[in-house]
Amino acid sequence: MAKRYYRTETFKARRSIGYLIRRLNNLTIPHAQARFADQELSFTHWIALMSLRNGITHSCSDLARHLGHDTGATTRLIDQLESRGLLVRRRDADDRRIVNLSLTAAGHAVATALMPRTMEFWNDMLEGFADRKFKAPRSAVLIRGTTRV
Amino acid sequence: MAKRYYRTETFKARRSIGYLIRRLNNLTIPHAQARFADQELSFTHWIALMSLRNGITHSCSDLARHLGHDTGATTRLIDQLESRGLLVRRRDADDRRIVNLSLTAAGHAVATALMPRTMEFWNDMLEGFADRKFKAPRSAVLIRGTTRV
DNA sequence: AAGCAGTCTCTGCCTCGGCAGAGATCTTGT
DNA sequence: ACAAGATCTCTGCCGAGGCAGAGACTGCTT
Repeated sequence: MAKRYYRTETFKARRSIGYLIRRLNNLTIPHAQARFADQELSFTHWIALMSLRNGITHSCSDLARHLGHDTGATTRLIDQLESRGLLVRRRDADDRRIVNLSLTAAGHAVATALMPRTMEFWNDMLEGFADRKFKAPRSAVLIRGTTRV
Repeated sequence: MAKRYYRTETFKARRSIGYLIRRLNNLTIPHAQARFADQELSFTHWIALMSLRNGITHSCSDLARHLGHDTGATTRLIDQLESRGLLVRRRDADDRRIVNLSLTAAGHAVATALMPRTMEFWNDMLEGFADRKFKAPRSAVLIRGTTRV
């Protein structure tokens, strides 16, 4: 039998975990993407390259699971990276349904070169927290530089 | 001078806050949307109705800020709700740039009727946590019922 | 051996949301 | 009074990602 953390009578949207998750996303991911705006690659592209670089993923469906996308979208993502010469597709010899992905030297170089951007981004984001020793206010500012909740 | 929580030499993607935020989103929001699949309204539609119902927002730009969307997308969202007869637009008398939004009786009823769905959803999601007294594993299962990381 | 279910990749179609520009209106400064 | 800037809404255009279906392949069952 389920606990009832939320009830319709007492529900306050802005205190709910759903609202906070959504907000957390809205306040971070777009900023991260913005740091890639001058690049011919998107933030998502970079994540894909990194997961290949680190051996976390090896195929299209792997990557789809990792990114939380469907395989159709992922196929197209891989198309873009392949056409830029950052990775190569190679049909698996043992299981011929699978297309193995591997970074080219260029892909490896790009992935590595863009790492500092993301490090800086998250360090900037988290900067305000340590100063306040994680004494987060109830539901107010989650991330530095936000407007009012 | 910024603290350096993350460094390129030690960065582990799956331990990073960015990865976890993204994952938290991917594992919750789509499930919430699924609970509205049988409805002629989307989860986002419902959130818009609720924020009007509770007086959190009153105009298009209000709503855009609340949802974290741009005003263009929000205009179209409002179009859809208006054409379904769930809200009405009325030009503000004092500031004629503004279009005030207000729920119709039908809109109010729909918003209220759909509340239990969302309550149940979050209660279901959180159920596993209390059992474990919030002893979350390092980076593994964040939400009940997920596949492996 | 043959069928059947499951997996993997790819494609076409569609919706959602971001971006940029336009027109109307308000506010502020001179 | 008037210009300049800001704000609000709306539109057209575009890319990203979800969904459904197809074709190729694997592995299990009978």
